[in-house]
Amino acid sequence: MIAKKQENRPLASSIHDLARHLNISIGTVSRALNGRADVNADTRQRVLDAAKKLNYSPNQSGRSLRRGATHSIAFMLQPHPGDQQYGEPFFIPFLTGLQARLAESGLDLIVVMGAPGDYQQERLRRVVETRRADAVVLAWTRREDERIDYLSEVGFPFATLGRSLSGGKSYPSLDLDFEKAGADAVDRLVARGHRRIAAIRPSLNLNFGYLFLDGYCKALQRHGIEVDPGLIADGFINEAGGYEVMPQVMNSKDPPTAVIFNNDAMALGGCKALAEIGIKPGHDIAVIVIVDTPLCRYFSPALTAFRPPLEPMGRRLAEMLLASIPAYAGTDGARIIHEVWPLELIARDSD
Amino acid sequence: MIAKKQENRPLASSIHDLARHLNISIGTVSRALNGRADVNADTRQRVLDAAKKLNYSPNQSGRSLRRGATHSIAFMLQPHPGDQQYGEPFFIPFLTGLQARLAESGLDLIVVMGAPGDYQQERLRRVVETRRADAVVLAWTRREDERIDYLSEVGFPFATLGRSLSGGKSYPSLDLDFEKAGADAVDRLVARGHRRIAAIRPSLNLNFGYLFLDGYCKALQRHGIEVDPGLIADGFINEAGGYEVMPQVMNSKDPPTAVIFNNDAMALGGCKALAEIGIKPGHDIAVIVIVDTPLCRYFSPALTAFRPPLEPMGRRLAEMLLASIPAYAGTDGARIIHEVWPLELIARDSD
DNA sequence: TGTGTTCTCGTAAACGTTTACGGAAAATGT
DNA sequence: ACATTTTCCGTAAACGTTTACGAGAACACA
Repeated sequence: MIAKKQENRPLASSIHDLARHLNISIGTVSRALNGRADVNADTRQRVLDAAKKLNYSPNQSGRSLRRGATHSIAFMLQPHPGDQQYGEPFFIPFLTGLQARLAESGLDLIVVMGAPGDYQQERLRRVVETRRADAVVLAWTRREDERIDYLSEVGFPFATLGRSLSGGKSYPSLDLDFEKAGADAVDRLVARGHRRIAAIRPSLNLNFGYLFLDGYCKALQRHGIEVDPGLIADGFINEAGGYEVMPQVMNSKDPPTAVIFNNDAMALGGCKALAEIGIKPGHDIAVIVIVDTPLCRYFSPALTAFRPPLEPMGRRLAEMLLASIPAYAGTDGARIIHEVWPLELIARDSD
Repeated sequence: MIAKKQENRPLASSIHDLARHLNISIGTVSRALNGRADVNADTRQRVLDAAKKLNYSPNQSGRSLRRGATHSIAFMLQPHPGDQQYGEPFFIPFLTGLQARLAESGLDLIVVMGAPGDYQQERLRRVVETRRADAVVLAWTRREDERIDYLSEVGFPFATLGRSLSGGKSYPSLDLDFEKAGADAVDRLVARGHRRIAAIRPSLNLNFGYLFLDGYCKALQRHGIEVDPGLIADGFINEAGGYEVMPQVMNSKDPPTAVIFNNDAMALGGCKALAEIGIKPGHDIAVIVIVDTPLCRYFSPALTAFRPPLEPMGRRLAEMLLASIPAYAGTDGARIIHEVWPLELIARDSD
């Protein structure tokens, strides 16, 4: 009954309003606004002034329709499966960087969320087919990733946070150096006298789990330590998963004196399981986690972890995505860039 | 050089393709697709089949342009000021609920991020004026909120997470009962023998800070305890703010034996300051925080806190927003709903 | 003066939809 | 058989842009 006032004032004026106000044609107004050459410097100025005065800003739908581009980029955010109450703090700083860079180029960021757990394939199709965005950004890439297959098959522009075996090298990607982090963690633990080092990583076929394990195994072998399958375990990528899988390696005949977690949530669950059998991280066992979150810092004991520069990564991936799209790239055409960034170790009390 | 394949296959077919394929007019196709009455049941079926076969989905820009509605809702997400590395886990489950409900009505959720710290007024104008969304959702409402003033002045539909003095009762809002939480915290502490209870809340004029303080003061008076201004302090809403402001109340001539924090990040900073002067939460001083996050649970000692049902809140606010917009509400017209939800106390080890 | 060039602008079509309008065909009523 | 209603569908305009095309005016050059 109340909210009828939508129409009480024209929120935005159209290009027609400007034309009428200035007594010129809409074509000229559009050209002036878009900075084309074939318009008199004086009339351009008058158009610009009128636009400011009448508070004009172009209708995105009209523009998108005509140009065939939406001027927005979609990020597919998938909430942590199994964690209803509190989700994924990881991506916020990344998104901050992403949107900051996109905004500089006049692009909007659309965050498309899926229900926790579903693999967002349909949602992705919807974004692509309804032309909601000009490109998408994917995260949490799988080793074989059907989203990547789909996008490269239909030729829709995209970039990924994380590598994948799918889709070849045809799209920009930015990833962290999980191999090196895995190796560094092993090096550090070995230097501190550990020989029995467990590795706990997420199931599903999240690609970073493989990369991490590679680095872990290679480093072990470099130190002349045999890889013991009994010390490697996969679990669901949340606290419960870490809790369930921890006993598995602790019950091996020759238990580990150190453990590397490939995920913070799993580390928390693992530590809970350890506490229940009276084993204290940083005292009875060394713990390192590969991707740091605030949780690691505030946990007791504070967990030694590798920290990613998330905000710069967001900026950079946006940059790379833009460079890969001909319409957005400068005159130099499209470039496909791949980068792998190092992780920085933050030494704390758990190892 | 590569990424030229954008055009190798028409990603989506238009309504014209369907019409040509079926040898009927586009008008009929559109009517069939939109479920209008004046189309033969048989032809409708043929249109639907063809749509599925040709993988048709409507172009959003065209539809928006014609209908004057974008079918998307914008959420203005403002990263926590001062916290670059890790942002705002608080909103993720809220967003999950929000988007889930919107998706049920066929609406998209656009998350618009601002740079940390800026008050997003321009960004809001841009969203409104370029017609990127049909409505917006605001969070972290201020006591007097210029965003709300702006939106209600121009008559743009919106809803808020949190109350405000601005804008009257003309928009839907969903808030937590911070007054009751403040009072409950005091009751609990008094029952445990405390009489000197400090309150630390964010500066800026975030409205929940006022509500909390109201509840705190009233409860104190109810117990016959005089409110001591020396035990109340405002700080910047992040860890550093809590760290800086904590000594202020501890140095009062009659220091507190308990402290209530109105924000988790500030609580963390406050506890750090306490640790540095050898005071241990849960042992030497009681600590309660009003809004729980995962950080409270993993902190040592685990912090007693009030937990909001964020995901249901997101769903509900979406529902309320939809009901307030005539175009989306059912036949019953627009209703403006206001709700205040209780916070649940999670007793842990810090009090 | 005549010809060619450059500036500037108006006209109109197009992007993909939705929908008001009217008309032909079919169904119904007398 | 005729009048009336109903059913179904095509036509065309509209939403707000952008842009190809062409035309008129001004200018330069011989």
